[in-house]
Parts: sequence; C-alpha cells; structure tokens
Amino acid sequence: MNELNNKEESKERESLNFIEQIIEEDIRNGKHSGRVHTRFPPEPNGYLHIGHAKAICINFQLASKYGGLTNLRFDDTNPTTEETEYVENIKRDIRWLGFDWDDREYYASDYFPELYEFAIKLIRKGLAYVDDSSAEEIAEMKGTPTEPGRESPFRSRSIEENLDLFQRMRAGEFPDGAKVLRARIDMAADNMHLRDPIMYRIKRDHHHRTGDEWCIYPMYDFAHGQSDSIEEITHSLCSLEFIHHRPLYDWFIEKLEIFPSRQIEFARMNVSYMITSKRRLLKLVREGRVSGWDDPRMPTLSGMRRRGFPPGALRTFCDKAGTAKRENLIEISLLEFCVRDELNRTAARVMAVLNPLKVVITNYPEGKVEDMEVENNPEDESMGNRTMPFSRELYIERDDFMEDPPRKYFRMGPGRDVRLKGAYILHCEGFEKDPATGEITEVRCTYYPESKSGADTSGIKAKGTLHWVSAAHAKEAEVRLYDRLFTDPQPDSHEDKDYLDFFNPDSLQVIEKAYIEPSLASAQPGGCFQFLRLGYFAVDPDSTDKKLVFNRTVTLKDTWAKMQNK
RNA sequence: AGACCUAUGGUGUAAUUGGUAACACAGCAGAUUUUGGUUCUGUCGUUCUAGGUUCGAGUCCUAGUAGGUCUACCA
Repeated sequence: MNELNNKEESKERESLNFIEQIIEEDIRNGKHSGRVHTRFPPEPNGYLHIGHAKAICINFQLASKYGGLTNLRFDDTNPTTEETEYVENIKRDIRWLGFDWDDREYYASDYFPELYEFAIKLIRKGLAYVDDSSAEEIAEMKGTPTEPGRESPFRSRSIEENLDLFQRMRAGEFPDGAKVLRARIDMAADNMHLRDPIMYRIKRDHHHRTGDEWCIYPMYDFAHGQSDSIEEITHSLCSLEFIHHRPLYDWFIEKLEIFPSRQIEFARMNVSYMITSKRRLLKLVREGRVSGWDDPRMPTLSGMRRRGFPPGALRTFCDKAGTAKRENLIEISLLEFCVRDELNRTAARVMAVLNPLKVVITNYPEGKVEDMEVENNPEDESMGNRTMPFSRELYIERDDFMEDPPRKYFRMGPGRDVRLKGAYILHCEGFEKDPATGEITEVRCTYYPESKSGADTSGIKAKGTLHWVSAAHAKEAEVRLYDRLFTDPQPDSHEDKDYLDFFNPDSLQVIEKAYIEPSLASAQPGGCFQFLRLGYFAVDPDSTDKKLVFNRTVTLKDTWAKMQNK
C-alpha cells in the first residue's frame, strides 16, 4: 500500500525538460485543444546516426507521452542529393529503433503544388519578388552580420510582373540559376535570414518522387515550416542551429495565414569519440577506413545494429542524456553502461576462448566426455541451462595463465587451484614451454573429482573461475574486436588537426580462429551473447554455415585490467 | 564587430518556479560472488564573475566574462 503512495509521489516529483514544460503549459492553456503532434523530418540523402536517434526519440516519445502522434516526413526538396535508397534505409532504421508512424509517411515533395500556391499568395501580397541577380550578386548584396545588405534592383518589380515571371519560371522558360523567387522582408535585418531569403530556385534535376514534373524547387525555409503547418504539427522540434530561422518560420506562417506550428530548438546530442558529420563519415567509407556505412564501428544506426547494440539500450541512452539547450558532449561510457545494462539482463552466457592455451588434465581418463550443466543467465533463471562437453584436453585463455604470477592474480599458475566455470577445480602441476620462443605451449593439471560444479564436496576454495572449451568439441569462429574509431574524444574539434589524424588504427582486431562452445553452432545473425568474462558479442551477417563471425559489442567491465593499468 | 542562444560536480541532466543543490554515468574504497561480470554499501566533488532586489537567489535585475550559432540558389 505504501508502494502506491511512493509511486504517486515520484510521479508528482517527476522533473520535466524544457520542451515538456512548454508542452504542458500549452496543454494547460488549451492551445490546439491540448493536442500534441510532432514530426521527424529526415532528408533522404544519408544514413541515420546516433544524433538522429536522439531526435527520433524526442519526437516520438514526447508525442506518445502526451497522447499525440508523430509523422515521418521526408524533407526532399533538393533533388540533386536525394535518393529513394536512403528513404528505405531510414525507414528500416527508425523501425529498428522501435518507433512506428503508422500510415503517416509524408514527403515535402507531396506539397509542391500547395507550396507553389503559397508562393503565389505571397507575390500577390507584394511580399515576394523574382530576382534576376546571380548567386554571387545576391551573396554580395546580402551584407555581413555587422553591415546591412543592399536591396536588389529587381526588388520593386510590380506584382503582375512577378506573377508572370514566377509562372514562367515554373513553366521552364528560364535556364537553371537565371532567376530566384525571394521573400521581401528587410535587407537591413540583424538576422541574416530575414534579408530577403530565397524561396524558390530553378533546378533541372530528376527528383526521386516527382521526376521531371518540376524545374523549380522550394528552399528549406519555404518548405519546412509550411509542411509542418499543412500537417498541423503543433510542436516542431529541431536543433539549435535553426534558431535563427525561427523568425522566418513565423513570418511565413503569419503572412500565409496558415496553421501556427511552433518551432522549438534543442541542443543536438554529441557523443565522445564519435562524429556525426555526413561529409566526414562519407570520407571514412570512401577511403575504405571502414567497411561501409554499417561497419560496426560507425555511429550510424545500421552500424550500431550490426555491432549488437540493442535498440532499447539506445533509447535508454538518449533518455539518460537528457534534453536541454546547451552544447554537450555525452561520455561514451554512458552508452556503454546502457548497452551492458540491457545485455546483462537479456544475453545468454556462453564460453569462447579467443587466444587459446591447451590444458591437459593428466588424471582425467582419455576418451571420457562429461556433459556439464551450465546456467544460461544468472540474472534470469527462466533462461534455463545448457550442457557443455568436458574432456581431458581443454583450451583456456592464454591470459589466464602466468608462469610466475603475482599475489593478486586469481587465475592459473604453477601449484595453484582454479575453478573451471560449471566444471571442476583444477590444480596446476606444471607447463611446457617452447625453448626457442619462450612461449607456453601447454599447461598440465590434475582435477579434483569431488569438486564438480553443483556437487562440490572437496572443501577446496579456488579464488578464480575461468572459462574454457573442450579442445575436441569446440567449434572455430572468427571474432572481430572493435574499439573506438578515434583516439580523441572530439576528433573534429581541433582547428590545427584533421579528424583523420585521430583515426584509431587498432579500432578493429580480427581473430581468425577462436574456439567457441558447440552449443553456439546454431547461432543466427543478430543473436547476441555474453562470452563469459570477455564481453558481449553479436553474430555478424557475414556468418556462413561453415563459419560464424562474431562482433564484440562491448567488453565487460574489467576491474582486473584497471588494476593492472595502475 | 552586430544579433541571437547558452553558462549548475570530471560528464550529462534536475531542483516542486524565490525556500536545505539532487539523480545518473565516470572515479575512488569496501562487501558479496563458481564471470575480477552482476548486486550492495560508502566516498569524492557543483551553481562563470561583480554588483543589486529580497528575511531568503542556482532561479529575478544590471554589467561583465566565456563558449556556441548566423553572412549556401544545402537541410
């Protein structure tokens, strides 16, 4: 009964971010009858990345929280860079992240006829004019932040002439770039975006949806807000860099007398050791530094999916990162925490040896095989048990043996006892070494027959527990170990250095021949496992029937490694 | 230089709107553990500066400082 009180209390105390505060105030004031409708407006000219994930989460979750809806709208007003292929990938990525837009899939290009009429309306009101100036001239007359711009000589054309010219632009009578339609606002405005911004340009490019139907295309500022308005979006959330566009956004809505969507800007999420610049990401792909847009090291949603990051962890991450208006750099350790936290609860435990060292149990009968029962997830009993074959010759991790270990080393060394997870306690009798290289080639042990896991009557306490596989039964697999792509938390923030200077040459390490326990043979691409004591690993789509390929999603926390680094 | 935005522990975000600065991650120390995982406990450390209003300021006012953004026929 106290629980209920606590719940209510915590709900009362729930803190709101600044957007939620705005929305709740709007609801209190009965604005739009309390309706909340958002949109996610990607341009189909690239792949979605971690920054988009934040925007997607904000838009979908905020609307959902207040009983509203979210539209997916492709902002496809520039035919030169946009392609259908991107549309499909973007849709797949959003679905994967866990969001659904039902049938509300819209395209700014669907509104071209309406937008054209809007333009006519502004011309009729004397608020837009056709300018014959070149791009260079327009830029030159724009002024600078400290000096006002100059008015174009074409600014005072008559409404009739503008109407005629604009219609002929649309009809294809002028070559590309010959004319533009501009809003007539204020060439002396402090806000550069108000200095007669361009609304339409002539551009004969094949559009991925409208084909060659149009040779004039609206600019972002004359498409985005109007699209919001057409869809009756109540809260149009975007990143900070659009803050200077807001007066223009509001100006068009006011002059057009259309639905008053409201633009709200928030700071985009930056994550340490990651970059999100399309151009820079593309360069990584083009130069072959990564295998593609879905390389597991990429900050793209497709890359992170392949890496094995669960979508739920990404959502939690975006949520924990918070929403505000100041520049931020979220530590990647928070992302890793969210990934581990979810995978700890959901991933089945298995054993794999990445860097094998042979162990021979001298008092274990040759040819004997025991099926050892091992739990699949200590965090979740319902995931049950599996069996692992145990035999005289095993592989353990090379790091788990030291010829002359220090006190605090809890693993195997001459004369020491150590537990094999789910099996027996071993006593190390000795080892063999290649005299030429000094490499340990084999460890010789005896086992305590009465120390069997779950039925241990030996009374022996082993400090360490190791993972292992039976040499004769293990399967081979390829394992790809990933590390951060860059060696600097903000590789693109240095004025004197290129971000590629910080490319981490060790960001991928391939282990061609690792040994995995036989139960893994049936693993399917997308499957995610905890390799005991090593980390979380996802089955890569490169896997074949003959050979599984695993991607290391993230390591386990490793306090031993931390101690060693000190 | 002009306009706009922002300023709270190492990082990020809160603070019931003027009333004891908190939560998470990271760090450190310890307990538990058949994963040096998980879990648990403890600990470190915060309101940009200077004035002002007020019984009382992270919150309001003024000035400064610092960082960011803006001058594409991109979005």
